Amino acid sequence: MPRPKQRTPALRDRVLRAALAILADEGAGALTTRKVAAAAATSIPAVYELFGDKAGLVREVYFEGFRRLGGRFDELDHTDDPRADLLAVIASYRSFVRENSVLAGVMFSRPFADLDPSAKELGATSTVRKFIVGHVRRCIEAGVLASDATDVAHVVLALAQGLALQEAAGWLGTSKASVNRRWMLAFNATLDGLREAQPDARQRLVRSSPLHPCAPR
Amino acid sequence: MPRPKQRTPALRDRVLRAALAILADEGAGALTTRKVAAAAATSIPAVYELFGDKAGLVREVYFEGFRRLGGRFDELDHTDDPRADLLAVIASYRSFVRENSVLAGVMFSRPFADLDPSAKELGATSTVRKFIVGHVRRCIEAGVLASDATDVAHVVLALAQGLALQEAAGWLGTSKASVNRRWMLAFNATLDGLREAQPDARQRLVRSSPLHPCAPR
DNA sequence: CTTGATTCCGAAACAGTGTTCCGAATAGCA
DNA sequence: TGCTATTCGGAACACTGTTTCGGAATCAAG
Repeated sequence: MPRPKQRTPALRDRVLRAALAILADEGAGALTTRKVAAAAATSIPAVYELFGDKAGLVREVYFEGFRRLGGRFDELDHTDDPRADLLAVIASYRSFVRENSVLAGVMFSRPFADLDPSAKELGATSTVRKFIVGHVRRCIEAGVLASDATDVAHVVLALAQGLALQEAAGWLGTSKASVNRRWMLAFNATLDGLREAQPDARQRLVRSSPLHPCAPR
Repeated sequence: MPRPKQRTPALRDRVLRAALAILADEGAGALTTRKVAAAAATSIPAVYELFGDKAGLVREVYFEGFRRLGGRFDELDHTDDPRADLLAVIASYRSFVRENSVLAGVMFSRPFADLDPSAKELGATSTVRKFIVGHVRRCIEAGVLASDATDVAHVVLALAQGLALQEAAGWLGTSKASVNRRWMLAFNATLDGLREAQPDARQRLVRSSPLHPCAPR
């Protein structure tokens, strides 16, 4: 029987797409090499030829996830309100996590113990971080936020990640209203608190609480 | 040969302890039933007799993690500064995550796809949440924070979780100074922002950004 | 068109998991 | 002392990741 397609053109994409589909449809536990190969209408060794390893496949899924998230960010358009734009980015992040929950798990809370993120993997996340840093910088230039842009961006991203994690785990409550209320409360409070530069942050903290280097165990 | 110990007294504890040790020493990927049984100096079926399932074993590890975290919280003593006390709780949480990183991963970012948290599992986390709610309530009564205590507690916990996740992933930077700076910045800003009740949170957000029910995909 | 080398896929084989079955040894009780 | 019930141990299954090898399809040359 004739080979259905060409030699090795879009096979890699087909396998990657199949892996993402299985991940989204059946969860992380169902992502086996056999299933991926079957879904991509190819064989197991082909997967190994293309990705070397299952960890390699997962790594590519990881990259693809950040590409897709970055693609969503690029679709957002700017207005003249930097704070609203920043919140729109957060909302986009939130909806991405909601709609691709398993993929987000791979990206942010590594359900695969065999994925050992190296510098290269961390680099993939830098575009997302840089995007947020850019929006934060706009806010700072507009006087809506203060302090260092990178620091603030990390805080914002951490808050978004933590909230997304809690939402996915069902810890933020069952009703949509309470979940939304807590998202709003969190970002409004944090952005309000960041309106002015933290004046004596180091002093205040060292004085008032042990959030410094290594608290005694 | 005589059996070394009694029949079934501390065997369950021994197995659980062995699982925790393997988890801490060799990572989540090394937590196999065979290894646990060998480390506990028992047999594989004994593990299944005691926990029914590997998921059951992991679930007990999960519970034990929250028990230990709660134990740390109980060791903290109150001062007359509610805000400092709340920050001390956060610092304790942070050090717990740092010192038990793999266990924290099991508790908060489920690396085990086969652990399907039901209401019972969620209940185990409620003591931790209630503890934080209590501290937040003290802050509210002292006028240091405003708004609803439960809402604020969720925000605080989400922020702590997000920061811990980013710290564990190495996203907060490599130098201790920058990591600490970002923790301090985050909590100072958020707590400052929560000093007064968010006056028109709903209105402001609905007006200024799409952080509400379901943003269009 | 035939033929050959090359490249790739497919089935089967290995090691290591989670899980279970059955025999055997032990503890408690009469 | 003997019985019984319970629990532990070794060995067996099904399924995973991973590799190896044989064969088929592809392209180029004669």
